[in-house]
Amino acid sequence: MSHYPFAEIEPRWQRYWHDHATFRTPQVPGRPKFYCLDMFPYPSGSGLHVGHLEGYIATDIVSRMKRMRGFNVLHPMGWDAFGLPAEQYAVKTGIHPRVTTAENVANFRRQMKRMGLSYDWEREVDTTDPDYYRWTQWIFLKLFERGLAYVADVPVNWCPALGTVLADEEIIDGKSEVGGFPVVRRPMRQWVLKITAYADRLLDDLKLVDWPHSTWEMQRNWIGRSIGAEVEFAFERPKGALRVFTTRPDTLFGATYMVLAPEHPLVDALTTPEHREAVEAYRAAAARKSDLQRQELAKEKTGVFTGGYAINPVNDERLPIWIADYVLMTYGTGAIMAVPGHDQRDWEFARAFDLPIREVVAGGNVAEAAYVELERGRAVNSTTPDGSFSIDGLDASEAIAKITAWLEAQGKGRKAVNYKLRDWLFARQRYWGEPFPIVWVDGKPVALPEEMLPVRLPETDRFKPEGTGDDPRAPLALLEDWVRTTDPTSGKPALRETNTMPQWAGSCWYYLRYLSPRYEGGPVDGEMERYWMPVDLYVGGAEHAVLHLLYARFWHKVLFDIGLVSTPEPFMKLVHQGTVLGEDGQKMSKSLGNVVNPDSMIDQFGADAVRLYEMFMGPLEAMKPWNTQGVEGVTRFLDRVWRLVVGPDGNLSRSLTVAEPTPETRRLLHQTIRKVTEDIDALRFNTAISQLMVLTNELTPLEQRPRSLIEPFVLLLSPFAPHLAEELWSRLGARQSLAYEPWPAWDPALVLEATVTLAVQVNGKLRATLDLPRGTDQAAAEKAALADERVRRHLNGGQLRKVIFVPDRLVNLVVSS
RNA sequence: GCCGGGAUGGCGGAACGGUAGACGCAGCGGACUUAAAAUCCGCUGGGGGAGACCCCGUGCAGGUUCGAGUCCUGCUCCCGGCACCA
Repeated sequence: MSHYPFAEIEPRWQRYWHDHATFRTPQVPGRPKFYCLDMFPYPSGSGLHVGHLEGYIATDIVSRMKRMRGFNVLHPMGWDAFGLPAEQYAVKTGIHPRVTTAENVANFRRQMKRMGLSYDWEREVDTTDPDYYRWTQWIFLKLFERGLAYVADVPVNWCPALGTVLADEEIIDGKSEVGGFPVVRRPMRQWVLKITAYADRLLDDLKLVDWPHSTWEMQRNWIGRSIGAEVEFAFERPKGALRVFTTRPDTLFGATYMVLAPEHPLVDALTTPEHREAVEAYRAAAARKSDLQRQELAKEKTGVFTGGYAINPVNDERLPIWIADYVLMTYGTGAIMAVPGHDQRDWEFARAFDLPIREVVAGGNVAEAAYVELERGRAVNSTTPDGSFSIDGLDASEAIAKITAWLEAQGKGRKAVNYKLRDWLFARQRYWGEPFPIVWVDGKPVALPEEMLPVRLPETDRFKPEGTGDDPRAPLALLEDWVRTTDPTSGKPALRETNTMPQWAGSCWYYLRYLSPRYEGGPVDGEMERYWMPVDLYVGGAEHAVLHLLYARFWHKVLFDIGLVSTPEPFMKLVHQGTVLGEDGQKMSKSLGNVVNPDSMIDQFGADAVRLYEMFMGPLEAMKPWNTQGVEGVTRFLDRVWRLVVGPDGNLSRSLTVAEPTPETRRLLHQTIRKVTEDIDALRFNTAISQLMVLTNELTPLEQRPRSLIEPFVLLLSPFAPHLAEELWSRLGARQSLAYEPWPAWDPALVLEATVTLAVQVNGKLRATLDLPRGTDQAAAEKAALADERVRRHLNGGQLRKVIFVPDRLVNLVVSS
């Protein structure tokens, strides 16, 4: 192998960039800004892998090009460094998470610098730095002040193996996302953030952002807004009313029974003595089931009759009240009206327990299946007994509007909105997280004053939660000297909150800290915020589609409401890089032994080749397999580029000339400038690189290589292969980095070919191609086509019926045989 | 089950409704070399033909169009997400 000397060039230019602070964020007045953000990583012990790098290289290319096009570019990096792995490692080895984290961060930073990523390292942030989490705590206080952070006894997902609670989103198929341990539901006193108060805005403001359709849709579904009505069903014994939520109030006449969630508070009161035993048994069984078991058993509908009855407000029918675990306490009112004719689940339940099924929307056959079509179908059997009110004959939307208004007039119901989104469980029984700036005084949580921030994480060597599931004790709870304190406001004895914040906390606002990383007056300097926000391009993994991206939007909106930020949304354009698979086409994993290590790739081929290959593999957003031979391929390309400029003796190539290029070569250069520029803007890096290869293939055989071609070519290559480009640029005579050289411009007049190849079709099939001058008109093109013998053969003497002419592209001769 | 995305040579992938397979990998042939590596040149979707050329071809079945990988309808399979949310 005789490759160009990347092992010597790359470290040298990395040192140059560092020594000259080349990528310190410029804020030149009069220039447009561009905030180009990567999702910052959790610095794991295994180091950076090629999947992370795909996104980082993409944003680096965009950042480098934007700088050359005169933008003030902000391109920062940092560390989402609180998290469970370092803590679990500490439990095992006794090594403090701070030590492990510092080592891992150093390794990540080294790997990033080695890739030639052009971050402004002076803005690096670390969520575990007290100067950073001071402001995470400050934002929490704002949430607390506004009633958006509260303590509640809520059923939580308790993971005995991890000794902590988990958010719904951290559970996959009933097991913990981290470690795959079983999770059970149990009530516990917890900090909760009221994200539901922002549900409407989180949903509605999605229209302000340019995001991948799938992510956009996932957030919509996660928020899950449904509009319907709340209806009251009175019951006699004891006297009272049951409220239910339904999206189909038009089917109210079809209700044949009611169902409460087993945990519903009215179950006790409604159960008659003869049913009490069965009801209690069912409730006890439901309480014991984990979510996973409930899901697994979901196929079979189960439930028991309580003995109670409620009155249907539209027709005064007595409806039996059941309890069943297919009704969830956590959604709506925890109770439903069952309309088996028009709801799949109710239909199954009615079938299982032999309850009546009544058709109130015509169009299907309710004896065979629930008829749930909303679009078609007309209401039937939907008139009050006294005939005073009816929705018969109406379609669903009319019927819903009419009956909702009627219920409201009768005082029996009202329009209502419900969300799938739940409040965010915001506490973990862990050590390695942000402490809450809260003390407990007389059993009530009290905010510490802002001046006391940060509340520092106390030192310890006991990282493991202790106690039992009934009395869990977080690691901080074991530090009695730290826990016992005094409330600075009242002077009373106080106990510190011993939970810590979940990992998502720090990542909810890190993009703001980069704007003024050392600012002492608040999380962010307002002037900087107004200049740089919003983020123009945000690249990161699709696995954060609903977690990080929803939580960050929520915090951002709260910060917007308190006037700290000026934009309603933080991230304007979002792109997810695709997964990089192993060479075997499988997901990379240690157990399969197919993990590609970036360091060894750089050792073999250089950082520029790795950068280029990762972008050349395929579209940024696509999942694609790694192929080390492909890296060799792009290395050959870079070798050819090297030889365009550097001769065999290591000096500037003698083929370089100041002579004018041929018109054809100049045209190819301008076509390349256009394609590379447009492709980078559209994040189509693979086709941009392919065009650079085309130009190289054209230049390689030339004996005289005009500098007027080579110099812009080097600039076009520089965002992709910055070390090589800097080296060639300097050898071509430059005294300083090309990082701020003006990006080449193309001349539209020079892009066009003088001669075009016209496709000639007969009845839509290609029969010949003709080289004609650009702009040839239809008459001339037709004449040339008809003169071609290949064409005439296929005309076969038939009648010419029609000619389709697309200027400079094709002629299609339509003939009848 | 529902929602979103996808399917193009041996492989990764290109193609404003207008010459399918750019570019790269792998493979084959040639030049250079004592030889090999590296480099350079050429070929490389399938079938037929000595050749000029011809036929077939973008997951499957239809449709729209002068013309469909691209648009429409109905399927199959793969990937991601959600999953009793009333």
